[in-house]
Amino acid sequence: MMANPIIRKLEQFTHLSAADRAMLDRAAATQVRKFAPGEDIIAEGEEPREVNLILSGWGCRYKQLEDGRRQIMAFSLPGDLCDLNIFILRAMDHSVGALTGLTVAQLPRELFDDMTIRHPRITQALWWEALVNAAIQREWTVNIGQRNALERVGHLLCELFVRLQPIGLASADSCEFPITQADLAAATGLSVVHVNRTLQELRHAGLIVLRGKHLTIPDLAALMRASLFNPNYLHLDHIGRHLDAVE
Amino acid sequence: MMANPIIRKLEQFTHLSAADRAMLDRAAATQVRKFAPGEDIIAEGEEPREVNLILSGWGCRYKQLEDGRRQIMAFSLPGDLCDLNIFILRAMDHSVGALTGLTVAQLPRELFDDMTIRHPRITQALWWEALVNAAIQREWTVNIGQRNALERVGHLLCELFVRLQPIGLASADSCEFPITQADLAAATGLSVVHVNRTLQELRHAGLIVLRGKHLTIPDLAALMRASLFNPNYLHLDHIGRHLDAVE
DNA sequence: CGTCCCCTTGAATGAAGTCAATACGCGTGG
DNA sequence: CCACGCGTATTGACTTCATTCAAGGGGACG
Repeated sequence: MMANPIIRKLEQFTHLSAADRAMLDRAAATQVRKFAPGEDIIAEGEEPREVNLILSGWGCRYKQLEDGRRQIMAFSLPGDLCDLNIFILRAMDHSVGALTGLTVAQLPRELFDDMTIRHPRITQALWWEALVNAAIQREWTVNIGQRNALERVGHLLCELFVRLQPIGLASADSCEFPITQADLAAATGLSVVHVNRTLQELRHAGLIVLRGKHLTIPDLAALMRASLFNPNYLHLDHIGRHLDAVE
Repeated sequence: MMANPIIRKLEQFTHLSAADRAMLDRAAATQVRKFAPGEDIIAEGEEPREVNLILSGWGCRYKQLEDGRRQIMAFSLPGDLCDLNIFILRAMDHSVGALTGLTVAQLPRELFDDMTIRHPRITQALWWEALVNAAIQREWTVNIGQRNALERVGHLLCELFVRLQPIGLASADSCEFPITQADLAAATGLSVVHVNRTLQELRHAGLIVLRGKHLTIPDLAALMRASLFNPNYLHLDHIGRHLDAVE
């Protein structure tokens, strides 16, 4: 198995000690569950009892309106946590579902409490993660509100690609891309048909190669330019900035 | 002056002790600054040095794309905090600006650290606030991604109204509404012209009365229905749920 | 070899945007 | 007190981007 994705992810922000890493490895080994594509990890209205950590596969946060319209609000990639709110809020105001086959570690509350007390560096890295997630959510608002179809889809591809790299799921210019055009449509607020046409436009412009669940971005800088993508909101400029003094 | 809005706001979630309230009153009295409409409280790229607490007036978080397109990502109302990220992230990835005349208390870091240590109840209430803000941001994604113009504007009006009530800025069926149609357009991702037409549609349907910076919603339930508004994401069902056992 | 899901394509429709002119409201200063 | 000016709101005519509807194609899997 690949290196624990949450470790790779948090180490973007800080350098973890051996004890921190051991703790996270232990966490990732408890209560592993699998979900099939389309299954819900947790549904709107439910009260989560543990924190879910994605180990492999892609999931999403989504809401479904009464009349069936469906919006994906966030993609959950390996190393992502869901339901951090269980400590404070009561019921889920949205659902989390599996887009691909998914492996999830379900961390009991106590393990989390323990972590907060004994591993302040992890705690701070989780804060960083939460703030970055909020920033991503804001950027989605801009993306859907202001950008046209081409920019919107391009922007999303850039974001996913940049998020996949640090967790070891993307090479210099390509990655697995296991979701459907319907998923992209639900995430961008476009129709499936128009996402299809937009992808073709991106292909014909030479900005992407997307075939059979595999995405290549020959010139990331060009795609970023075409999509008005500015990675500042992912706050990746932090390595070694915090907590490094002490080991 | 009106009761400290942050106290009213946090007391939606928990009951604060006298000491907690005194602390928040002290905080709101330090370093008060005023901003004129259109001024930035803090701009994208800057590194905030203190936490801004809105005492009166309406502000917004926004991003401006290179080509001038502008998206408002959140409204900041009295009692709201900006820049909670200063402890972790480096630079602002968006701007916060004043939509009306604005009074802001600038809380130094130390005061915050002090609060975290000595007032756990406030700390937890601030966690709640942060999680609710994240939920609002997610709902905006749904709003802009899936709803049509009428639902979008209606939904936003519902949200603002429901947020204004607990801080004492709305009566049973009306509130001051000091922002322009251009602001509504920037928040909903619609054009000004279309917002104008949509407001008229809402008016003709008898769902709102909006004139001269004053909004009346004769039948909130009806507006909610028309806008597919479900208040669950504001997590207002918490009064007395937490930390109440101890005084 | 059939079925299901996903992708693709074309044609018609529609919601919202753009452009441009006009009207209103309010504060300032003559 | 009225005229001017500026920002905001309103209206109409036209355009456009994206949706909808509908049909066909391709690949994986039982």
